[in-house]
Amino acid sequence: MNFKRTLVTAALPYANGPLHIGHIAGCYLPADIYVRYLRNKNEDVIFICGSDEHGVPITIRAQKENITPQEVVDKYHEILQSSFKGLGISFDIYSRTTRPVHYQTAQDFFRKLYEKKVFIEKETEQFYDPEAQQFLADRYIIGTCPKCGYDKAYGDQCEKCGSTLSPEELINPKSALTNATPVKRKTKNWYLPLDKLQSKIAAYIEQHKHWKPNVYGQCKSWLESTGGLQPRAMTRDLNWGVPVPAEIPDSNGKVLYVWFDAPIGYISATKELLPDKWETYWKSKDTKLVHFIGKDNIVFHCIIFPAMLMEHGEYVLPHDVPANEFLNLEGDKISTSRNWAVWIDEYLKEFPGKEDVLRYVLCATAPETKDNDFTWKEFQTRNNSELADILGNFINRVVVLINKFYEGKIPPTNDLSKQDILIINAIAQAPKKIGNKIEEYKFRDALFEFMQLARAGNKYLADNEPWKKIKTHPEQVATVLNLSAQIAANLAILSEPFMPTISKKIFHALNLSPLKWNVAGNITILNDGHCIQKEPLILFEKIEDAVIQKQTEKLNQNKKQQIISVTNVKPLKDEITFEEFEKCDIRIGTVLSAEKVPNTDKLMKLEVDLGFEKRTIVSGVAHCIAPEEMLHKQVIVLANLKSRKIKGIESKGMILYAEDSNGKLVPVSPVSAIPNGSVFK
RNA sequence: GGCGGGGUAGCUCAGAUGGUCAGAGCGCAGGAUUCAUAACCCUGAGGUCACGGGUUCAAUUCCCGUCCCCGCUACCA
Repeated sequence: MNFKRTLVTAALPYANGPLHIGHIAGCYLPADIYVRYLRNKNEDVIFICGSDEHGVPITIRAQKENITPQEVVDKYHEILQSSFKGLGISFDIYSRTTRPVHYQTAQDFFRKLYEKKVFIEKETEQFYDPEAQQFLADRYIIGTCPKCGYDKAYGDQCEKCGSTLSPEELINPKSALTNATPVKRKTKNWYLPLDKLQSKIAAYIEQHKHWKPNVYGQCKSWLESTGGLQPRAMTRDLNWGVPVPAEIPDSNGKVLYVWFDAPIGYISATKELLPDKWETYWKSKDTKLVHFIGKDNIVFHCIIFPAMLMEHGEYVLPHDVPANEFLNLEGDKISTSRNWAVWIDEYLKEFPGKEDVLRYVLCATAPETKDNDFTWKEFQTRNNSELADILGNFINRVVVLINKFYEGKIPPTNDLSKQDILIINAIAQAPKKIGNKIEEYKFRDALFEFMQLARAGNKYLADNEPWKKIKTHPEQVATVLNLSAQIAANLAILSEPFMPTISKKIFHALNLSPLKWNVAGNITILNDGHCIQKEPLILFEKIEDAVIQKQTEKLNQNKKQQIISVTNVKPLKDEITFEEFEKCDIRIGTVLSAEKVPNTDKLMKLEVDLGFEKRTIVSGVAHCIAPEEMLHKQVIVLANLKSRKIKGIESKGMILYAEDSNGKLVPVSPVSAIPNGSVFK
């Protein structure tokens, strides 16, 4: 199929928190590179995004912060928008799902499906808060977890043990709104009968075997899961969201399910952007619709949204859904609640003018085929030894050499050597190589190909040594520096999708106004005698260790704070006297050996040197710490505790550990080494 | 538990319908050089391609099993 235009969407970020590097690497940066490339080629493309502002988590946040849901989304919409802008994510429109145009579009969509009798109506029993007079989302029901006994588990999940729950399972459920005991009440909702649509959806998926393995595999998994697709409610009993159209009977108090309304946000944003032309993009068969998302959104974009579009009947279906995997941070999952993240708004403040460095690093480490890890150390290395040493240095060399030997004027080329021809070929092929990779959504490879041209430039200079030959072979040097300058001009064009600000800077150094992709590949971009800027250009500054250290410290600080704040502090025990404390004989010892006690989960047998004697002590820590980790550590031992047989082993004393609210144990050690047997006082 | 993705050099990742498929970048070591942001350029070390079976003339690549990591399992990219 020959497409005439491309409609690119990036997942609507949820407006209850700021953006972090994971969002960018997973979805927005690849989308932006793709779009910038197409624009650069003068293709017809629009880039759509906006804030997703409905759904239960926003109402919960509002309640927590004691503000209205609208105030929550206003606040985060602002933050999201400015973070995107700061990073140069070039949406044609960044809308939001609380706008009237969206309400109308989403309702029209629903109405159409309703009128076409696509939905099935189903009555179910839901928990209802009689005091607040409203139905309760699973999250709004709190009770005791049947699995771990935690008394503040939510209706959908227990945050302590991580189990997935349903509200029915909770012991002694209460409403989070009023603390009333919820009652079951019947309610009617509209369901999308995915079961009936299964074969249609399967046929659609089968037409898209070219999707990335993770995406295609995930879809197959859904389709082939036991029982196949299930009907899914498209409405909710809630007061925050797009109301179900009022003329539909029993619609009172019901809103559209966020995952029904959010993807329609793509359509309404397009409408807002192009009130007269939006249908060309959404309703022509020759539109290529591409959704950039993270892997957690695959099912919605590959199954549910296409099903909605199919049943509606007027819209194009997604052509590709290049979903990325997840980005980790310093070896750990990025987590908003644990504050384990690099926040974009903070980055932009702390690294002013370095938005392209982050773009480069996130593109180079994007989790395209599997989860990947972002580390500050790598950020530094990529900046220093790739951007600064290879790209920045090359541009700088060219500018300096041309100023030094030719007063800043591009010298003419003369007879071409073999090497000249090779580099000309490299230049000619670069746009195609990079472009092909971008079109295949292989952005890491595309970026690598881009850097290859800068590498080739450095090598070309090193091999030809113009600084030496200027005296002996001036005509050769003229050719070399002309071609080197042409490489720089090509780099200016080719860098634009990845690093738009840097691209502008290179153009400026060469005294060129920005040029389009179709000019790239040429060696006649800069005319003979063209004047470039006089002052040498430092494109990238090196990033010092101290800067990186500050960032990692900040992260660890967050982690520590989080640990402290998350801990449910146990109530203080009754007061004791000093004399009572003195009864405890607490000593320092060193672990000589440690091994797991066979056939137990938790028990570890340790040999501890207390200075005056060696003891065998059994600790219940094997589920938290590996025996090797205990080896040779100094520990604190309650030495005069009555001995006790545990699993047939005589345990003499007790090693002291700190325990957090999750039951994780951490051994406690003296801050600096001290002889074994030392006493506590 | 079910399903999906992945386990390849110190690190981050490519790769193949089975036979030059054992690769790149970074890091490291040595060399060369000075136009350049102590940069660039050259050379080199390093991996029984998670583990165990099987199919085959041949498997890291196909099949089966095991282990480990990640995700989804119905509202955090």
